[in-house]
Amino acid sequence: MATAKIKQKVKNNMTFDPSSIELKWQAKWESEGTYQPDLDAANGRGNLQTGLAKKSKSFYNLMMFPYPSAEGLHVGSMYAFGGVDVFGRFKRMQGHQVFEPIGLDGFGIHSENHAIKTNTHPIEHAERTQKNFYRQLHAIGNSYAWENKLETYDPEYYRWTQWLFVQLFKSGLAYKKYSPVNFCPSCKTVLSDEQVIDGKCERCNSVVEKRDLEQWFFRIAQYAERLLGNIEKLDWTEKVKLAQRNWIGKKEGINITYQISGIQQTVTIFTTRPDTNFGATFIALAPEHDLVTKILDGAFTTDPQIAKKIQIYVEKAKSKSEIERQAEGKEKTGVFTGLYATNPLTGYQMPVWVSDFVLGGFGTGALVGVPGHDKRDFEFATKFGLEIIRVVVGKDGDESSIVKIEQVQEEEGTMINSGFLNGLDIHKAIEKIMDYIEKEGYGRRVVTYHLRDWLISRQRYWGPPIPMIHCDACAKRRPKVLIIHGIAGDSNDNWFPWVRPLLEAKGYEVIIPDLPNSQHPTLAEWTNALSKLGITKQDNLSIIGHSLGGPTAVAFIRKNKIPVTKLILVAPVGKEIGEANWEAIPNGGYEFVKPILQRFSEANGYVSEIAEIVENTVLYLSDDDPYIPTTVSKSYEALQPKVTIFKNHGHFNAGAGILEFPTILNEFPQVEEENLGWVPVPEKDLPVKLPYIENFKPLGTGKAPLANHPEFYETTCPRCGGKANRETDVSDTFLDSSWYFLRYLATDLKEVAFPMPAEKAAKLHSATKDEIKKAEKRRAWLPITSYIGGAEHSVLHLLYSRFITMALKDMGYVDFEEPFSRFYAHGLIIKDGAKMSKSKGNIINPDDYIRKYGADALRTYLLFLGPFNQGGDFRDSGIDGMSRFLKRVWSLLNKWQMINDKCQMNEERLRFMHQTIKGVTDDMENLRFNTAIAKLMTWYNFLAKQTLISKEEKEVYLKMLAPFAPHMTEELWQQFFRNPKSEIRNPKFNSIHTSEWPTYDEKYLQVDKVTIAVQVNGKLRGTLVVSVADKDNQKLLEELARNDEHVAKFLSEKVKKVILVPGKILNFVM
RNA sequence: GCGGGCGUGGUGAAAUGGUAGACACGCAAGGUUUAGGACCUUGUGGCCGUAAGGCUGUGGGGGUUCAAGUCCCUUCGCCCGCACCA
Repeated sequence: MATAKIKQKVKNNMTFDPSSIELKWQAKWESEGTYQPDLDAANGRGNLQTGLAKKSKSFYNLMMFPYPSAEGLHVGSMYAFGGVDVFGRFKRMQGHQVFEPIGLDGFGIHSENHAIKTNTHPIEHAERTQKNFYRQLHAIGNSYAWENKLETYDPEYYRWTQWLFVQLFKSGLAYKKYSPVNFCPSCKTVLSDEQVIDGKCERCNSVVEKRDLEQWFFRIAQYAERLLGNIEKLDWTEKVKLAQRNWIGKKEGINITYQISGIQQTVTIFTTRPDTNFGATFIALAPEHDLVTKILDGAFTTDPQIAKKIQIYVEKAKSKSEIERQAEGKEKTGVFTGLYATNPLTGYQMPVWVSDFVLGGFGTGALVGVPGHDKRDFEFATKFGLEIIRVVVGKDGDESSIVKIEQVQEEEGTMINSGFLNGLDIHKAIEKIMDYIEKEGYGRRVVTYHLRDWLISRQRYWGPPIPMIHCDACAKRRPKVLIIHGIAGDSNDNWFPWVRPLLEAKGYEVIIPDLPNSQHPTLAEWTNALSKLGITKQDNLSIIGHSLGGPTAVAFIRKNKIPVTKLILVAPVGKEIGEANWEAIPNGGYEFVKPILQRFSEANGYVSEIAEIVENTVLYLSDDDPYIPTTVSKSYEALQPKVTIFKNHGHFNAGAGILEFPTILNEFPQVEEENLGWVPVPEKDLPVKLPYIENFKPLGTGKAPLANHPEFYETTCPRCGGKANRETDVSDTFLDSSWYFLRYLATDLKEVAFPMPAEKAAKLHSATKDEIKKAEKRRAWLPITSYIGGAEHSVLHLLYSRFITMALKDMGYVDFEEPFSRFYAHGLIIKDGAKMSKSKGNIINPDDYIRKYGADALRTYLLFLGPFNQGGDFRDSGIDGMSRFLKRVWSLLNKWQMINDKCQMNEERLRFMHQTIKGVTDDMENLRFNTAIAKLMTWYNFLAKQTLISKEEKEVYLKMLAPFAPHMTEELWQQFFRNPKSEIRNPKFNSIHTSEWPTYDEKYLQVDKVTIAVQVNGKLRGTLVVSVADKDNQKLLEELARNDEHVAKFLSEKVKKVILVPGKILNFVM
C-alpha cells in the first residue's frame, strides 16, 4: 500500500499539467519584458537572410491584426498567429531583436454589423470584444510586445488616421466627386470596387446597386504604374503578386476616333486589337456614354421614334444591377441610334448601337464591333443582323466566312482582307496599324488600367469621421498663387509668363504684381504694395518668391498674418549673400545692390515669426547661382523647408536661360472643382472624435447617421471663420489598416504618428524634442522584415497599404516605397472539409482546447497539420496525439535520474543531435513547421530508447521545441538549467526564449558507413552498407552487389552498363 | 471564358530527378495498470505467400531519362483569384 502511494505521488509530480504553468509564465514574461524590444535601440535593419552571421539586427515580425468579433478569436487566427510567433521566437533565439506587435482592427462595417446583430452599441461591443480578444491573445502564449498594442477605434489612433487623410488631401490625392458607385442596400453604404465580389457585397452578400452619389476618393489609380512595376521586386507569395497584377489590370491599346456621318460629332473607342479593324462593322456605346446622353438631350436631330426607344432602353439598363446585367448573360440586347460612323480604313458605314454589354467604366465606354474575331461581338451581330467579315486566319486554316460561333477566331493568326496588313501575323499587324493610325491622326496609343480610384467614404457610424469641413463661402474662392518677382523684375520676367496659364489651367488664381520702383526698391514699399492686393486670411494662398521676392514674401506674410499653404522660395535672398560672387553682378555690381540688400535684410529676422502660419516651405537653389549660395538655406531653417538643389539653373532667371520651370508645377496639384470649399480640420483640432449617438444604425438615404446630428456637423470654417459643416461620412476600414504597422512603432509617442525624419516630425503640431528624436531613430525598424497573413487580403489591404506607403514616401515621411519586404500567405484552417462558419455550427473555439490540452499542445498541433501555406482540417484526434507527445517529452526530460552530466554521447548520438539541429533550423527558416516538428519527434523516439540523456541533449531539445511549446519548455528550462543560487547573484531572469538557438557542427555530421541501394533496371533489389571511403569505388561495389544472392538473381550476362550515384545508388542496366 | 494552385495509404502528410509513404493520427495484436483521453512493444499501401520473397502502386494516358510523385505533352477531377475588360 505504501509503495502504491509513493508511486502515485511521483506520478503526479511528473504529470504535465499545462494549466498550472501557462499563466505563470505568461505573467512572468510580461513583467520581465522578455518580448519587449527597446525600440529606440534598433541596430540596423533586419533582413531575412542575416541568420546567425549578423546578430542583433532588428526584426519586425508582423502578423495581420484581427478584427474583434463577438465569437472571439478564431482558431484560424490562432493558427496564423502561432506560425508567425514560432518564426519570431526562432529569430529572437538566433539573436535578432524581434518586434512582434498586436492590435485590434475594430473599426468598420464588419464590427458595426456585429453590434447591430447583437443589439449592442458599437462602443460597448468594442469594449467587450477587446477584453475578450486580449485575454485570448494572452492565452495562446505568443511573444507579443504588449506595450505597443493599438486599436483602430482608439481616438489616439484614429487621430492619425484622420491626419493621414488630411495629408493625402493636401497632396491632391483625395477628392470628392459625384459618380456612379456601388451601393449595398443591406449595409446601406457605398463600397469600393474591391469590396464587390461577383456583383455582391463582400460583407453581407447582398446584390450591389449602382447609385450616383458624391463620394470621397483617393487617387490610387495615379499610382497604378508604380504599384505594378514594384511587384517585380517584392519577395511575396507568387499567387498574391499575380492577384495584384490582375487587379491593376494594365492594358496597352489604342484610342481610335471615328467620324459620325452627317453631323459634327466623333466617337472614340479603345481597343487592344486594332489589327482587326478592317473587319469592324459596328460601334456599340454603353448606356452611360456621353453620346447617348447627347442624343437624349436632343443635341442632334434624330428620329423621335428612335430617341424614345433609346430612352426606354437606357432607363431599363440603368435600373438593372450589375449582377442582373450579367445574369442575362449571353443574350445581347441593344438599340440602333440611327447614326453611322465611318471606318477610315475601309469607308464602311458602321451603324452605332447602344448596348448594355458595353461597360461604361472600361476604356472609353464604347467599342468597335469586330464580330468575326470576338465572340461577344459575334453574338451581338448575329442577333441584329450586322455584317461579319473575316480578317484573320487561324491555325486551322479556315478561310471561309464566319457563320457559327465556333468559327469566331480570337487567337493567333495571319491577316487577310485587310489591305496593307495582309499576310502579317497579328502581332506585327497590331504594331503596323497602330503606327498607321497615329500617323494618319485617327487615334493614339493609350494604356488603360482596371484599377479605379479608391472610394473611401462610408455612410456609416463606426469609423473615423472624415476630417473635412465644407465652407460655402470658401467654395466661391479659388486657391491663389502670388508670385513675387525680384530686383529689376516684373510680371513678364523669366518663367512667370510661362507658369501663369499652366497654373490657371490647374484651377488656381494667379497674381503676379509689378512691384514699384523695382530698380531701387525698399522692403516697406514692396510689402505695402502687396498688402494692397486685397489678399485676405480667408484665401487659400500659396506664394512663389523669386530672389528678392523671397524676403519680401516673408515680410508680407508677417505683416498681414496671412496663413500660407505653400511658400516656394526660388533662389531667395538671405543672410548668406556675403559669400556670393559679386563680380558677376552687372550695372555697377555690388555698389548698386548693397544698399538694396541692406534695406531688405530686415526680413531675415522675421523668418521664425512666420513659421507657425506657413504650412509648407520649399526651397529651390542652384549649384551655380552667382548671387545666392546654397548655404542660404540656413536663413530659412526655421521654416523646415524641403530643399532641392538644381544643377546649372543659375539664378533661375532669363539670364540663365530659365524661361520654363516645369518642376515648380509639381508643387501644385490640380484643383478639383468639387474640392473647392473643402477645408481640412487643422492638425491641432484632431481627432474629430466620433460622438456617442443613440441611433447609430445606417440610414440608407445615402447619408451617414452623423448627418442627423447638427451638434456634430455644425461648425466654423477653419479658414474664414464663417459658418461651415463637417463631413458626416466616415472613412473605409481599410484606411485604418493601411498604416497600422507604422503606428505600432510609436504607440508611446503621443504627438508623432509614426517613425519619420526629424524635420518632418518637427513640423507636427506639438511633438516634443524627445519624441522627434525617437521618431527619427525608430525609422531603422522599417520597412517590415516579414509580414504573414491571409491571402484573402491579396488585393484589398495589401494594395491599399502599398499605395499609402508610396504616397507617404512622396511626401517625405518614409524613405521606402514598399512597406512589406516579404509577405507570406498562410493557409486556412477548415473543419470537416468546410470553412468554419456560425451557420454551419462548426466553429472551433480555441478556449476549449487551451483549457483541455494547453496552449502549447494547440499551437504545436496546428502547425503539425501540414505546410504552413496550406492550412488544414482541424480534428480532435489529432490534437490528442500532440498532447500525448508533449507529455512524453515532459516526462522524459523531467526524470532527474536520467539527466546526467557524465552521460557520454557516442558518435551516433552526436550525429543525431547535430543532424536534427541542421534540419530543424533549415525548416524553421523556410516556415516548414510541420517537418521541423516531425524531426523533433524522430529525435525524441531515439532519445527515449537511451538509458541516460546528456545535459546537452536536453538543453538542445528544449531550445528547439521552445518556439512551439513556449510554456512547457520554459518550465523545464528553469528547473534544469538555472542554478537556484544564481538568482541571488544575478537577479536577471534568463528565459529559454532569449537563449541562443543551437548550432550544428559539420564534423559531427560525418558518417563512416553509407547505405547504397542496388537497383536492376531501376528497381530496388537490395542494399549495401559500405564504409564512406568506398562510396566511389564502383569496382568494389559492383562486386559486392553481384555477390548478393538477391541481386544476382536478377542479373543476366548482358548488363549494358552500370550507373553509380556515389553514396546512394548502384543501378545495373540491362 | 482567362489566370494560378493542387490530386500520394483508412486519415493529416514526407520525399535537392536517386531505396515512395519520413513523422503522426487511426486501426490491430500483445503487455502494463484499481482505472484511464495514460504508458510500453510489435504490425499496418494493395494483391499473392505461413514465411523468405514476389508482383503492383503517387487521378488517367503518353513522353524524356540508367532512374519520374518530382521534368514535358495530353486528359479528368477539385480548390482559389478575376471576369460581357473590347
